[in-house]
Amino acid sequence: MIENMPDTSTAHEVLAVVFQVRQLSSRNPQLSVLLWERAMDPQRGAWSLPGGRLRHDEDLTTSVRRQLAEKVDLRELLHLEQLAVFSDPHRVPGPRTIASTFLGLVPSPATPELPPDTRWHPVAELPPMAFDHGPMITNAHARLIAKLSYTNIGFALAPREFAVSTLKDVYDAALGYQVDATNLQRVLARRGVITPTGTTAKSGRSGGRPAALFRFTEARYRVTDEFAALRPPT
Amino acid sequence: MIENMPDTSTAHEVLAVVFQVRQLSSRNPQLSVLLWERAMDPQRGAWSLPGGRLRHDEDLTTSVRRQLAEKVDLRELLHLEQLAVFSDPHRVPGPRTIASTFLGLVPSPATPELPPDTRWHPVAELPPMAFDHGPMITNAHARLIAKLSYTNIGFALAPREFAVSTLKDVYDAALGYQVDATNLQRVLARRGVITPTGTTAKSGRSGGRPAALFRFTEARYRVTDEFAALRPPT
DNA sequence: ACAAAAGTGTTGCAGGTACACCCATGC
DNA sequence: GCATGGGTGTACCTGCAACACTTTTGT
Repeated sequence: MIENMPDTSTAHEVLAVVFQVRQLSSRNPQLSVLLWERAMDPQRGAWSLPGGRLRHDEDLTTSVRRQLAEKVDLRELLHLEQLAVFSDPHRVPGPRTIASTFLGLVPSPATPELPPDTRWHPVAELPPMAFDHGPMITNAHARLIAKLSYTNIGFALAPREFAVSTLKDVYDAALGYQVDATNLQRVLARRGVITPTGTTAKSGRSGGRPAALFRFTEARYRVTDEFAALRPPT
Repeated sequence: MIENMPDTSTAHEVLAVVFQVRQLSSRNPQLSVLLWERAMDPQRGAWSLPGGRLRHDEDLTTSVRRQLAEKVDLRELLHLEQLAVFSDPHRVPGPRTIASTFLGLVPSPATPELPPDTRWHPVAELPPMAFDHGPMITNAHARLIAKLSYTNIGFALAPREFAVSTLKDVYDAALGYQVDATNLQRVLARRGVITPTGTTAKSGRSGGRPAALFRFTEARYRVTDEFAALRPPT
């Protein structure tokens, strides 16, 4: 039995995939992820997810929030949820480190101050990624896409008040394909996910009917469309 | 800065919520979970999920498989997936231990040999549970219910060949409510999840038309019904 | 008036539920 | 024959997609 052999230390880190839909220079808004550039080896110059060592007196969620607040001064997270654990013994050089990943969402107009080595990158054009951070982003993106269709998670990406066309831009960017604004409105309204505020926006530079403004009914994550099939009897 | 203070050791354990639909004494089949009774303090007499310490040279999935095989002699797992991590610093007494939980599924007729301290318990009537293992089961059950409706995950609970009425019993037990056998057949057939074998079962003791036999088309986990709404354009 | 943007109405389809009805077997 | 369990057909309902059409604004 070698069960009781001394545990060569196993560290535990948390890593956050933080998304925001961001407008870059004139192009369409892009789903972007927060990354920082490594200044030292290993993998100097590659880009990393924010995060770090778990302290012995905090749980994972507390740790993510702390690290994002400390290192990136990011506090407007409207959604944070656990994703997969990456546990390959050789996923990083040096002492063994298990990584718990998180999905974080920041609403659209907020633009927190960032340290100089930190930047938002469109997920469609990622820079060279450190270690296994690339697959982590892929995983988080897939989860986001899935949840946009059966939960109200959009509230964490959209502005507090918005025209339907603005919301469409957010969904387009996050999903990676175009949704029909008409149907988006109806689907979300039918489910009670969005509510009209009663007010309207001013019409744009080139005319057009002024848009009614909406907001998400609830500012908390909720599953709105639980069963695709095999529903419980009514 | 106390960042570099020596890391008071943090252990990492894996815990498996293993489900099987089991027929107990004459009642309807019940969704059951595999538990072992603690013979020593802490929490002596309470029931625990199978699992244990992660070794420094294995990843989480390998660890779960090893521990289930070693301690419980359980090798017929047809499905195994990662669930949530439980990381409260005080979730167990003694040195801090982070728990990664897994969902495991065993098909219906298989009845592996079990050590004497280990037993299947219906999830509807759980015994006193150790630590935070109760919520872990709740979490796993919720995940199972959700995935039964939009994936082919039933293959990991059902017999290799079965009549639709048998499959209905499995789904009833796992979901916790009655599904209509007619519609279950149609939903799964339309999606190509089940295929008729061509053979039929013998009719029961009290007569009745003999049932056609089916099997799951694929013996691998697959999402069959990804989007509830906001589908990508065809 | 005309273009642009927003909003409404309508049609069609896909998938699911409920339930009545028909079929094959044991007794 | 009849009871029992299995299978099929059908009618209905809900929710979503697609797209034409109407409304309201700026110029």
